[in-house]
Amino acid sequence: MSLKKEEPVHSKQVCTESIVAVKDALYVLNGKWKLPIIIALSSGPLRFKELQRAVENITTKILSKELKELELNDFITRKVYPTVPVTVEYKSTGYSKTLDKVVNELREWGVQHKKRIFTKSRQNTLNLQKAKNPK
Amino acid sequence: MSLKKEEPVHSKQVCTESIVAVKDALYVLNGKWKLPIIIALSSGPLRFKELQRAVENITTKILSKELKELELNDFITRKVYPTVPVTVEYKSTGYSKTLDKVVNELREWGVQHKKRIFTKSRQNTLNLQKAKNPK
DNA sequence: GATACCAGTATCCCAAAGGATACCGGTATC
DNA sequence: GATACCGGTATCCTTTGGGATACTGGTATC
Repeated sequence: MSLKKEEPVHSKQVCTESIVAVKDALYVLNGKWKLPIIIALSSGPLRFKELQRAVENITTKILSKELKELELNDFITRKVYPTVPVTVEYKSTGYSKTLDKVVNELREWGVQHKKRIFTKSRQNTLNLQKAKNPK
Repeated sequence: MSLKKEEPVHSKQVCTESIVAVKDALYVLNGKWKLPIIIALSSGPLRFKELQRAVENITTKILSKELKELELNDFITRKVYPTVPVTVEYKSTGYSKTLDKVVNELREWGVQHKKRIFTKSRQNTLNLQKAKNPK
């Protein structure tokens, strides 16, 4: 009675809900930098310049902007030490840790995707060679 | 000998690798729309307008652009049927399915994040009421 | 005859993302 | 005295993402 034949695993309803939920997630995690920054801080607090070196290729302007947004969303905290010159420490909060599983899946997928791209481009190269020197 | 004290679980090396891998992933999944489109197609093939309705709030221009990129990256296939008027069917490939775990984690996180936002804003409302009518 | 559907394309526009470069004031280092 | 570090800000610029609107051609529907 509770079982119907041919009922798709992803009903239209479930699918719509997934889309909404993923949109919600992407809304706060938008752009190239949010997740890389969160990952960089996952192994311990870092200062501004350290963070910039860890994330690589991010400019001061963008890093500064992203940090503000991450702080607003409770992913990190910012603490200023009255040293001379001032030291500023960025630290990930407990809430960042709720992203661990997301990050892990994304990391694993990224690794295998790169492997796939590499294999594909190598095959193309081989095919091109074959085309140039047939038989 | 192979064990060192105070060695962080996320060594600097591991952390850098994670960042690179996640950047690779984000590079192909960029923007608001790629994942929602992939999810929409996960329950079966859809035509252009059906897809547009499923994803909600996406314009024809953007949808068209995103579909081309997704096809280039082997996430979907495009098939034209010579009906009158033409019917075009978009279908997710097996490679899309490798994103299932990523999508699931992102969906779950999105759900709990929204819940959290809701709770927080409700608390703020209550606090405001308290401030207005103390005691 | 007017309207709507289909799968887009074309055009115009705005906002946001992102990048490049310069700069600050104070310290330490060469 | 020149240079570099620190944690950014300021300014200028380009690119991309994204939105709004209009249009097509052939069919079907009102």
